[in-house]
Amino acid sequence: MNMEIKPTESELEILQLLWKMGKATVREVHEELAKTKAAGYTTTLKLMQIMDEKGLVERDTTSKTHIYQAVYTQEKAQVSALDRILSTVFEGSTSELVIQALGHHKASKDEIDAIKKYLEQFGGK
Amino acid sequence: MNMEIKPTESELEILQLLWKMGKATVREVHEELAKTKAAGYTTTLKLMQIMDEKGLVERDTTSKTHIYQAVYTQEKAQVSALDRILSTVFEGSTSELVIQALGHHKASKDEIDAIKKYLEQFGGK
DNA sequence: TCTTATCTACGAAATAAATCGTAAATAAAA
DNA sequence: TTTTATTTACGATTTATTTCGTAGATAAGA
Repeated sequence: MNMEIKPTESELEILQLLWKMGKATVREVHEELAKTKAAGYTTTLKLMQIMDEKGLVERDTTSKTHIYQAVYTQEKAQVSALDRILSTVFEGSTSELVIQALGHHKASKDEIDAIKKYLEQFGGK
Repeated sequence: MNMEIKPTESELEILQLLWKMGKATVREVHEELAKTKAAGYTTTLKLMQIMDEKGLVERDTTSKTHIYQAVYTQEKAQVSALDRILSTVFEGSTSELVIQALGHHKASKDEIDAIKKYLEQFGGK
C-alpha cells in the first residue's frame, strides 16, 4: 500500500538535518552537512531538488532562495526502518528485536524504566 | 573498531538464505532466490563470489561445485542493523526504538511476556 | 550603473551496485 | 569416446546514486 518511497543514504543524512532544523535553505543544510562530510554546495542542492521531486521534502519557492522542510517525517523513517530490519534480519520477531536492542545497546536505567512503564499497559503483571 | 563490512541489499538477501540453509551451493541458493526474485544464475554466482572476496561468506573449493556458508552471522547483522537505525533515525535512544517497535509492530502476548521477563533482570521493580 | 556574490537549473561525469554473456574446465550421459 | 550439461571465472553492460561544473537569473554592494 505504502508507495515504497525510500530515501537513499545521502537523502537520509539530509532528512536528519531537516528534522532538527525544521525549515532551512540549501545553504543552511549544506553548512551543517559540511561539518561531517565533504561535498560541494551544488551536490547538496541537487540532492535536495531530487528529494523535492520524490516528495520527501517540500519547498517554498516564492523568493529566490528556496526554503525546504521535510515531508517524510522521522516517525515514518522509524517505522520503515523497523519494518525493514524486522523482515530482513529478525525474521519478523519483534521480541527478538527488542531483546537484542536491550542486550547489545546498553539502555540507561531511565530508559529501562520508560520501557517497563510502557509495557504495563499491556496487562498488569 | 569493527571493519565496517557492510553487505549490500542483494548480498543481504543471499545471507538470509544461507542463514537458513547452512552450507549450500550457488545452484541451491539461486533456486531459492528465484522463488522471490527474477535473476540469472550467473548473477547469483557473481554476487556470491564477491561476498567471498569481502569475507561475508566462505567456500569450500575442493570439488568443482563450491560449497558456501555464511561467515557474517545473523546476529552480527542484527547488531549492525540496530546500530545503524539507532544512530540514523532514533537519535541514539534505545527506549524510543523499543517503544516504537512495540507500538507499531503488534507483538503477541507471548512476545510481550518474553520481553517483560527479560526486563526483570534489570532490577526488581 | 557596474561588478561581485549567491542562487537555481540542468546536464554530465564519476562511482557503486546489479545483471548478464561468453569462454574454459570439468563432469555426467549417451 | 563423443556429446551434452553444469560450473567457475571474468569482463562488460546496465542501472542507480552521488558528485560536480557551467550557465543564467537575481540580488547585493561598490
